[in-house]
Amino acid sequence: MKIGELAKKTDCSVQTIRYYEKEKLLCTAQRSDGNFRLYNEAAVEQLQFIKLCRSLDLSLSEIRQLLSLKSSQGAQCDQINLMMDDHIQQVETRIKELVQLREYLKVLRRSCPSKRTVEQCGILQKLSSNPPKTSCSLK
Amino acid sequence: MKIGELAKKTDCSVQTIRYYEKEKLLCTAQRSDGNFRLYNEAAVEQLQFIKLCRSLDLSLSEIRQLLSLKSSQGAQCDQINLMMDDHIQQVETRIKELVQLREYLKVLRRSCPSKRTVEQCGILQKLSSNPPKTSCSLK
DNA sequence: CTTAAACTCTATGGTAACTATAGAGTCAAG
DNA sequence: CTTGACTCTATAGTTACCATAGAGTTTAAG
Repeated sequence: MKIGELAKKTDCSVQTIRYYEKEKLLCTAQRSDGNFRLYNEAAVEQLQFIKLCRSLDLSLSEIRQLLSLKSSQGAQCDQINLMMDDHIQQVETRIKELVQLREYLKVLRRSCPSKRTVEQCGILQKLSSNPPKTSCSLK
Repeated sequence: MKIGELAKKTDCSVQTIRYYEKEKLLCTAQRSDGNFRLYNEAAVEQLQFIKLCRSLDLSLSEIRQLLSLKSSQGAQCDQINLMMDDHIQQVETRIKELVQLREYLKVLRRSCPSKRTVEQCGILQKLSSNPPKTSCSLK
């Protein structure tokens, strides 16, 4: 199958597929006489695997590692477990940051409950002078 | 004061200050004889305002709007309130996405509780075949 | 057979919000 | 007068793509 069909099957754009090839997430595709990329079912599976990983917010570099481990027979999978633990940690940290951020945003918003002029705007006043009590620094 | 001092006072890198000027978040600085940028206290305050907004995850474009409203005397502040409401919504959506993601990651992780070989790894198995029950698509 | 549409190719530039670097100029102290 | 710290501009890199140009290929219709 050509790249367009693969794209449809995996709900992935054509450019993204070419990009993944360039980034070594997909192996270099065979070419037709006219220099078109040709794919088989294995490519569909590989791409689905990648897409799923991406939906878990794994970076392309993490996915590259996973793919490499995946194909190294007999290897232990503790690196994979570590990567997952680490990734879960990252997500948890980000959630905490965002929850704190949300609370401060709500406080800010409550400081200007009604239509006022810009000079009276509670939000602008707070932003101009009061740093948040709980520092909410983001990554 | 020169750019280095401003950078220290605001805990902002020198390059970032120059970048903000280019992006019209700081007005074009005066220059010394030797072509060095010169700043006053107003610049410190402006930069602190920007930093605080950034810590709230507001985009540079949103901050540009805020700054513009801030300096338009007599204007109503409802646009600011709208922006905040919208921003709070965005943060909330992102939190929901991440919480769902975290749950699926934990499920995944539990599927491989111990050291195994790559072939037996529960995580890889799930990633290779099982799409998550709750679709956790991220922005 | 020809031609037009639909597809594919490579290469390049854009996105956001910076960081890092090179190579040159400025300034204060020793 | 030279050294070191600072500043300048311009450019490239980061991540994970998307968009475009300009060219070639394939397929279907006329």
